[in-house]
Amino acid sequence: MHVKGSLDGAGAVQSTPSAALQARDELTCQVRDILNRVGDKWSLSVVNELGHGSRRFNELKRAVPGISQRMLTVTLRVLERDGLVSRSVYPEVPPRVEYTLTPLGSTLLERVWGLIDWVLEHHDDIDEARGRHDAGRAPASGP
Amino acid sequence: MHVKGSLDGAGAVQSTPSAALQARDELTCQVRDILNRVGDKWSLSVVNELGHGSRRFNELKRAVPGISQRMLTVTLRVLERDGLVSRSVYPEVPPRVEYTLTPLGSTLLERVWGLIDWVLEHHDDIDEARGRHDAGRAPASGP
DNA sequence: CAGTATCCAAGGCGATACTG
DNA sequence: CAGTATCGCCTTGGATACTG
Repeated sequence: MHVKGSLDGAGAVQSTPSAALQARDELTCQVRDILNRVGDKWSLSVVNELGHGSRRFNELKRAVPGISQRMLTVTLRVLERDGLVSRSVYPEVPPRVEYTLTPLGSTLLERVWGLIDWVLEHHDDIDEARGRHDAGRAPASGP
Repeated sequence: MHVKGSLDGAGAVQSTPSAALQARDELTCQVRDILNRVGDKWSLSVVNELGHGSRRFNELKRAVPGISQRMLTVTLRVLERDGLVSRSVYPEVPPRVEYTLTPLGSTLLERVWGLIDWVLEHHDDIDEARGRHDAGRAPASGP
């Protein structure tokens, strides 16, 4: 079910214009909120890795090259807070902690794949556009 | 066409493992790059507004409450560089500049709507999860 | 009208060191 | 193993002033 115009309140309730505007702003914030969650430097890599099954802390650290211990912790805490990832502690020694994608997290990952498909289909176009722009707007047919 | 495992190189070429890892990292970067583009503070609002037709600079500024002149300029320049938005200058006085979503930008907006739908469907779940987390992990049935 | 230039504050993130 | 704590750089973005 698509709700194409919803971001600016088209098709929304017919109360005062300011109420419609406020609803738009709220929705915009929610959407941007989620986009930032999934668009920040590490969440996507972590969620994607967890998309293949449960992982321990250091497994994730190895699977996501370049991530710092601090950022892995922070990223996992945020994902856990939002209910996208669950954390299970097994009180053994040495301690074992497993992170797992929740059903909610899986549904989000599904949607993100839609964007991944788009990137695969169009990142050539973007590269080309950037090249043209950076080269001083030379048209495609130019010298 | 979905390519679910592609972010970590599953189903990719069977060269050296390091080559597969490198390809994974590259794809991850590209995807995160696009997600950041669309997930930053203002791009989504601007793109969505342009989804309804061409707009002039100050029309956009009014249509996106709270955006500063600087950030509108920066956002539009980045979107233009990526070929998602086109800029047309009409050398009149007073000067007139129109911004329009390109076909490429429209296809991206389509995919973003997929995420918007997800947000509409699940932001209650996220709010609930946050509430539980912030309240000290009280279970759903507990007092 | 449609920008550009400059300054400044807040937050993101990496590096490093320490702990149960 | 699985973190927490602290420091400090760098980027992001708002406010303000100036321009063609």
